[in-house]
Amino acid sequence: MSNNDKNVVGRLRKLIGEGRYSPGDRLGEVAVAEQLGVSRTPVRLAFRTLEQEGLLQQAGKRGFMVREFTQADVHCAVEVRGVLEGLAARHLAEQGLPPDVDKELSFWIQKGKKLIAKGYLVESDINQWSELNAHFHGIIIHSIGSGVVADAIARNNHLPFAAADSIIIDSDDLEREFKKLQLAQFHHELIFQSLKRGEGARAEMLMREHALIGLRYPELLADSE
Amino acid sequence: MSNNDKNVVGRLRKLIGEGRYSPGDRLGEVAVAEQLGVSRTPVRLAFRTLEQEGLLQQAGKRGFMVREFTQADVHCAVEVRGVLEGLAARHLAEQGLPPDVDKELSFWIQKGKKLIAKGYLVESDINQWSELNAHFHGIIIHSIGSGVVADAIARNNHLPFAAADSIIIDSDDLEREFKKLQLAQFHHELIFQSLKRGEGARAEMLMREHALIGLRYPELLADSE
DNA sequence: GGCATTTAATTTGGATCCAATAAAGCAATA
DNA sequence: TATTGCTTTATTGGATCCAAATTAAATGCC
Repeated sequence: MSNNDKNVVGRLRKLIGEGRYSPGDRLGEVAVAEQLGVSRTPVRLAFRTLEQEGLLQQAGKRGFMVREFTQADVHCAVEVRGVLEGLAARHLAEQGLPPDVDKELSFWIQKGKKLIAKGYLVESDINQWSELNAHFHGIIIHSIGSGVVADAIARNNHLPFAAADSIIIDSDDLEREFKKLQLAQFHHELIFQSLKRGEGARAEMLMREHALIGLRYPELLADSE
Repeated sequence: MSNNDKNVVGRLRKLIGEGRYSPGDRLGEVAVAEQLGVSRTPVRLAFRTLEQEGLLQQAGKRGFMVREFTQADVHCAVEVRGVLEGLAARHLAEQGLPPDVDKELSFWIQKGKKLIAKGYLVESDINQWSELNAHFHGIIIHSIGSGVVADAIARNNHLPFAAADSIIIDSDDLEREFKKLQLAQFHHELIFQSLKRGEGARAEMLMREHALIGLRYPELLADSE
């Protein structure tokens, strides 16, 4: 909530995400507090937040440890995002796309179209895609009447590998990444089309499939070379 | 984590659930601490947990307030549980029902069958149903390879109206409740059947429909009298 | 009399202190 | 030598203190 507090949570999240603390590592309050240069109090608060987020778990009867994630966990987290974003998309399609939402989505679709149009990818495109992708997904999940779904997605996204922009991993092989983004962009356009036409079931299924793009597509795209 | 800490979270959850603190109420740390007879520290820790759970939200730049939930929020929370439990059911069907899980589910199905068999409901049946229902759902979501889905469901269930056993509301009209539980039991049996047969899509859809039982069924059951 | 600026009070965040509890180490006995 | 019980140590939880920040109030100026 305060700057420092949020920073402690954020910094720990980053450190865990970077693998600075390995899974199974016991995190002592004093040790972490010293490493971060703060007192125990903000660390204790942060630990509770991170426990709720699922990054830490109780280590026996005392203290916390970095949670270990299996490949199955990664897969499930991506699918969880898929069904939740699918739910949001279906709702939006069923209740009808408001004009302003239509306009906003259209804007980011166009941005994506331009990005892909030139037929290849440069380093700086990655951030641009990340931005437009976040906007596209964010608009959809925030345009339904309730924040509950968006909250559930946000909580799931705390798992670093589950977030929507974890599509981009391999910034070395920009050629394969281009194919992936080309498909992702087309997914966006299909979803947008179904939203406009009120095709709830189709929007849901497309969104669910779209979530798998970082998970199931790389092998196929590699084969097709 | 500690007794007292957990108690503070639990007690606050209960107080909020009971409407003891109204939506929009600002919760001051000192005030709550005095009311609960503890110091500010455990209250501060609890606030962070409850914020993550979605029961509290930041009030301006200072403090927390009880979050307000609209009817749309309630509906969405139930649907979120539906899609998540549906995901779990599909996974379980797709990966095949292990013998021990089959046995356990069968046991609780039988319990439900007996409960319904006598054709009416008595007060004490409610707790029994609550128990077997919790077991049935718990087994399914914990039998897939990963805890991520179960965690997401657990977090969603922190919203008091979203939990799976919020089916029972009206313990006065036991007749209508009986009809509801009769249907719920049949849902369970259908889901069990589809799980055993590996019918993933069907299991998923049945589970999603099953989640709506507390939401969409009462009006129809009232009409059919 | 209204608005703005400064001041006071309330509240939260961070640090530290003390107590309770769990883990680890050590010793003694079987 | 192994196991059990006790003592010591480390770590966490709760309370309190102090500082910082935000909100409310009051006073002064236009």
